[in-house]
Amino acid sequence: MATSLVIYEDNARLRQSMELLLSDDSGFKVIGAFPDCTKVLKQMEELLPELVVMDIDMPGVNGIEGVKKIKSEFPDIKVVMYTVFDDDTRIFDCLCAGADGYLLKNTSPVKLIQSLQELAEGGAPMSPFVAQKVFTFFRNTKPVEDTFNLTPREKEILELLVRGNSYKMIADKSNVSVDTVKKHLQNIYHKLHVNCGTEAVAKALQHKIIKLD
Amino acid sequence: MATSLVIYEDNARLRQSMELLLSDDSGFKVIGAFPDCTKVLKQMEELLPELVVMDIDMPGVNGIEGVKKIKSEFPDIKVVMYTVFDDDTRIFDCLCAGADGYLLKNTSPVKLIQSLQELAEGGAPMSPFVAQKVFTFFRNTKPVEDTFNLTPREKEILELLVRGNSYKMIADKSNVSVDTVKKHLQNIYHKLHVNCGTEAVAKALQHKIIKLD
DNA sequence: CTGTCAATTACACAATCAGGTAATACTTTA
DNA sequence: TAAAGTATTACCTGATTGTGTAATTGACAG
Repeated sequence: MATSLVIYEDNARLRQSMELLLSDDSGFKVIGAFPDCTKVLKQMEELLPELVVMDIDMPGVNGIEGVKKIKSEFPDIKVVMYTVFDDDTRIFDCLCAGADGYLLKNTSPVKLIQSLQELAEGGAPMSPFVAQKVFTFFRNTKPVEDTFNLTPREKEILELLVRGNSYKMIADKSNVSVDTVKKHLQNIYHKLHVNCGTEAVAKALQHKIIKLD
Repeated sequence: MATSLVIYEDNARLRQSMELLLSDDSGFKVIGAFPDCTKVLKQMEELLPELVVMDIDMPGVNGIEGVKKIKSEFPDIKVVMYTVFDDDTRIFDCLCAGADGYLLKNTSPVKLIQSLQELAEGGAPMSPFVAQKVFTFFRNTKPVEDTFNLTPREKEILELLVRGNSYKMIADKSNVSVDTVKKHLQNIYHKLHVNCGTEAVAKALQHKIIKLD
């Protein structure tokens, strides 16, 4: 039995060629194809497809919002993104929104069909480039970050700064004078190659020298 | 020219059959095969392979430690895990350790070769089941989009602050007076429930109101 | 059409921050 | 033992930041 499928794609020509591609003996049956997500929930309710192929850039309600809506109401419908966008932000937004796969539009028709099969079988197809991004993401979550040669004391002071303390408050909590704090921060700023507190905080968090939770 | 490759696998039979599989016309050349990672760095230094296939469960130094060592010294060597383990902990530990791919041992020989090719081309091959785990991971770590009701203009100003600009610099870049910037930041501080710039930066980054990259 | 909200500017005052310079003391390392 | 690095304090000066109050404009919603 063919796997039922709905397409969201604002480019009419592409939408039609996809319908064509997936109408042969591909094992799929396109039961709906729409140019945007404005009525996505209503459409899902009526059609109840097994799979959804979702573009991102669409007028009105875009694909990221679309997948959020689908997943919140119909978590069992598998949604794969199909888009030209390969930037970190969009990729990770889609993953967080609940997408089950992420394919770039340079995917060959054969690969596309393979990927949809994989999706139907419970897999999570993604283009190699996307997979790479995902792996890189993890690599960066636990890197033994270079500490910029901050001394333990300096880290302590920096953490207090990051947590929103003024020089005076840091001095109190560290049991030293405000001038000492000032000196430490001056050294810290040099080591981080910044020249004010806000920059230091940004850098400390960005490079995970200090972790907040 | 064949892609050079080293195998770490403690099961002698499997190790040999892999060598066999990858010695034909597969486009690969096995230049080393070892039962554990105890001398991994020395071996990498001598052989300098393009790819490494790494088992996890090995006596002495295991595969996770192995990939960490390789990646810290030779970040350009591509390492793919090849294991029976499909539990979250091991998968994510390997990703964080810097693995470039994660294949389960139920992968067919054909798929294995395909995956190694993908790896050599800079991709990040993983078994469908692993891909699924990864996607699920993101779904569960959905960041709560709390924008604290900042207006677009306020976000703009805040971003400039996060990027280390002083009031004066922000004023220039936004084409407004310093006083306006001051006023905006005052409003921003109230909305974020903070009372100084460093705190605002910390909060903005922590809550991903502003993203740096 | 009227009120609310965003964006804007201005001024004044107090607090805080950042830079430079200098000195002391205590470890650790060469 | 001497040199290097860390931690500490102090003082001075100018720049920056944060708060309060007040007023104007334009846009948008009811």
